[in-house]
Amino acid sequence: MPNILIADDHDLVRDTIAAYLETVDDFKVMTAPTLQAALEKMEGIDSIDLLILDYHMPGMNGLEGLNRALKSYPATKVALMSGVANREVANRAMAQGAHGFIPKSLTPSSLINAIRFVLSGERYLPFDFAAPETAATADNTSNLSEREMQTLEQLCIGLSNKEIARNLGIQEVTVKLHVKNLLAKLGVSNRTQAALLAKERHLC
Amino acid sequence: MPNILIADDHDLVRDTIAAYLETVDDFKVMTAPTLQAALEKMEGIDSIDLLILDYHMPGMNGLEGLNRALKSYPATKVALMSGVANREVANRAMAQGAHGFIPKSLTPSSLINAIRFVLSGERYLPFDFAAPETAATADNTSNLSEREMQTLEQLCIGLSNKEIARNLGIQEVTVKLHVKNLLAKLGVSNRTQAALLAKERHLC
DNA sequence: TAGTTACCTATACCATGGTATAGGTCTGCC
DNA sequence: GGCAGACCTATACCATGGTATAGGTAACTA
Repeated sequence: MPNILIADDHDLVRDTIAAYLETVDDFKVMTAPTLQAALEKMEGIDSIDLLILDYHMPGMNGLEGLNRALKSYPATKVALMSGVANREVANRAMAQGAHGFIPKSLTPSSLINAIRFVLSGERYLPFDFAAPETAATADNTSNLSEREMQTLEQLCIGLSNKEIARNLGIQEVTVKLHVKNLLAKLGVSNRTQAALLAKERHLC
Repeated sequence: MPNILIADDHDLVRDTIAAYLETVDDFKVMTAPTLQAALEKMEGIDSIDLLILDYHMPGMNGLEGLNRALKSYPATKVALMSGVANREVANRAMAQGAHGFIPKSLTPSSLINAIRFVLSGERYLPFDFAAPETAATADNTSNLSEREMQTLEQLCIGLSNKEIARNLGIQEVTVKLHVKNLLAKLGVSNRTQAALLAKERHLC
């Protein structure tokens, strides 16, 4: 009987989901209203199989809370749940190691599926979020021009614009241009994120 | 009979090593004087099992050449060889995916061992380089103070100093201090490299 | 008590990174 | 010919990142 801990600050949402899960399937469900409370609860019970975190909830601080949870309890699957989060958040969460992403628009039966999926060791990202991601993300790779790809490759070694310019035999300004365009195409906001993303997707 | 390609611009070094390898063990050895030449040679023969690259050699451009080789021929093991490279280079090479690091101070019999090691699928880093690395690198992890670790974790998500400051509830200047200290302790020169290194070592 | 270490802050400086605008070359295409 | 897209460069501006120096607090230790 899998143990699930749901953390969400909306009592209604949290408790109805919990109740639903308990009636429909053989889940043992606990709840917490904040990230803090969830983590504290986990200290006592170390047999939580799945932790579901609301994206908007005291203590989450964007994806930082997710990260904390993942780090603190490596044996526990952690899924992010959100009503408003867009594709980018979903994908960044997955890239950071989340085991699942649960939009609140999911139907209850799909939720059950998702949870079973995650508990079985798979990672779950709904098609609606995954598919456009492929169009806006994997596509991103091919969107990159040749020079931008070369620039990205060097970014991935942690080189500075100046070094990249030297290596490619062009001016530093030009590198800056490539970097700027490449950041936009990848949908990230600085070179470190670009490097991380590229590593994640084995682009270098 | 494993195929080995040695690329080094010093004819003497290259050819004597090649000859030695051929007499001592059942290696088929080819040679090239530059990275360019090596990569061209590999196009023709796609059955090279091990590519040994001299760190100082036309076309290498630091570790960029290593990266190019690794990327171009994912099926081929690539080892970096160097007479002068220090621990940091060795470890950065390994972190970038090199299958082995061969200091020229290695004894010929150790070289054979190293090559066999790499060919068998292991990754080879001589103890002299690995041990101090543990003292200066894995140790690095524990060298980090708590705040520095927290800062590093956020660096790994690609956050800016300002964001990190907000998340930790401290001033941006303080974050800069932590970042600066942490870069020094990790032996890297900017935040992107720090993030990459941390990811590599699963520190976040 | 004095010394040490981690931590936080301040001020200041310079290097690097990222944005904006504009204009040039070259290639391929209608 | 005219158009579009990839590429390169220039100038300039502002934000961010990294370094240096100095000083303050708290906790632990010889």
